Amino acid sequence: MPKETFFNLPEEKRQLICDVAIEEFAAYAFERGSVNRIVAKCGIAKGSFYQYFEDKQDLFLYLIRLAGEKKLTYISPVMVNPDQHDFFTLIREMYVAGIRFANDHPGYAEISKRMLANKEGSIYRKVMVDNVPTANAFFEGLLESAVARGEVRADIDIKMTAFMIVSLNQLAMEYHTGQSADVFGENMIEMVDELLAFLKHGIGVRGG
Amino acid sequence: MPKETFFNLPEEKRQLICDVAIEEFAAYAFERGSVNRIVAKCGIAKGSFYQYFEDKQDLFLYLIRLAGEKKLTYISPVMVNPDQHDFFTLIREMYVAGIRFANDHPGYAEISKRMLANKEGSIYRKVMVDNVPTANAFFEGLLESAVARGEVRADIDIKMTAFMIVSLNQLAMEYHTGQSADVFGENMIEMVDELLAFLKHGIGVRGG
DNA sequence: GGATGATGTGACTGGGTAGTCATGTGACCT
DNA sequence: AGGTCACATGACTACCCAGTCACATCATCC
Repeated sequence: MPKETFFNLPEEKRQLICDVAIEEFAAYAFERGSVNRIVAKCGIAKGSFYQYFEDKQDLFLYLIRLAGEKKLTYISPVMVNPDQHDFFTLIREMYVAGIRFANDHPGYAEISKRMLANKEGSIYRKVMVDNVPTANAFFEGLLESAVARGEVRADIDIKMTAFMIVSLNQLAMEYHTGQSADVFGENMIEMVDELLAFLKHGIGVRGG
Repeated sequence: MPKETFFNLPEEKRQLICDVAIEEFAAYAFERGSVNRIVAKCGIAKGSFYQYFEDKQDLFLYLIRLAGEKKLTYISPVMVNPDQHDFFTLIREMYVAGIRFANDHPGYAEISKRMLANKEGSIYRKVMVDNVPTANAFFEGLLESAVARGEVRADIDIKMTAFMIVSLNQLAMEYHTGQSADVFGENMIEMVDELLAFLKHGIGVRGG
């Protein structure tokens, strides 16, 4: 967490620091992102930086936290009545909400993406330790309900499936950005539907 | 490619360098792996290193190349008569061959895994540029045959599915190493079967 | 106006890195 | 013996970084 000093700053300055930092980490990812460059771009002294934040990681984790909170505002509305919808439509809505978030906040989306893309990085674990158990528990709950309602096969490995659902989303994003350079847009929704068909039916022929 | 000097070295010394380098990159990945440490462990001078290799990347790419060649010896036998087997058994055999490779050559497996785990790294792209088109083309071919034979749904997106098949393998590895710390072993095969069921049927109930 | 405490500053430290280069060594050939 | 060529060496360069610290500035309150 940033120090009190940071929160005492005028909002304008705080925002500037966040904006510049997001730009930096979006361009270079955490490991290669440079505090020197950030303070230079902000026009503040390096010493000041270390009066706002414990260290580089402190700043980054704060930004990731903000990103998470922002993303949650997109996803929560979908999840208000999870039992009113079919499991697969629910997952679809979640994926779509994620895309809308990335559309509206490309900076946050980018730093999150790059953080997730480097599983080697020191930061990856730290973020995952906090978030993965929560996310997994959530999806495991959804899956259990879905199994109970007969929407999902009862013989699946719930833990593994939850892991797959979380990972497939990111995988799809990667595939998309690898294939077409176009931003998150219309044909991304098409891909989500393709992905859901895959999730639901697999690729084998029916009755095979 | 290493310089001629390297290949003129007595095999013993070459092997030592490779072994030490694999150990280094297995422990620290490419980006954080240190030439200083490698030469120290080998007991050779730093200048010598640069008479064997253009640079750190040169060494690493050479090791990755060796890893690829070794792995191919596990996979090729499976693929001699691709049309004699069902598509899903073929994929299964490939996954299993990959596990056997990792079992027999944990060092190579580890440096490959860590290289793939850091999509941010400078090295990732360089390796992928060479290998991905080949791998994708290969799987796309397999998928087309499978569709023609009626083993796989005709309405899938072939490119995306090829991408998924390649990625899912790695994802499964990650899940496995995340769940149980045990090495590649028996229950890894079980997981492959789980994965294949997922690939074939999805998780939706039949006729849903 | 003087004191106090919070905030701003940037030169500096210590550490690590990849890669270089002038010099040394030793084997083999003439 | 002298020359040549391949290989060996490690101190050195140039770079970049995160984080520190002694000092300056400024506002607020007494």
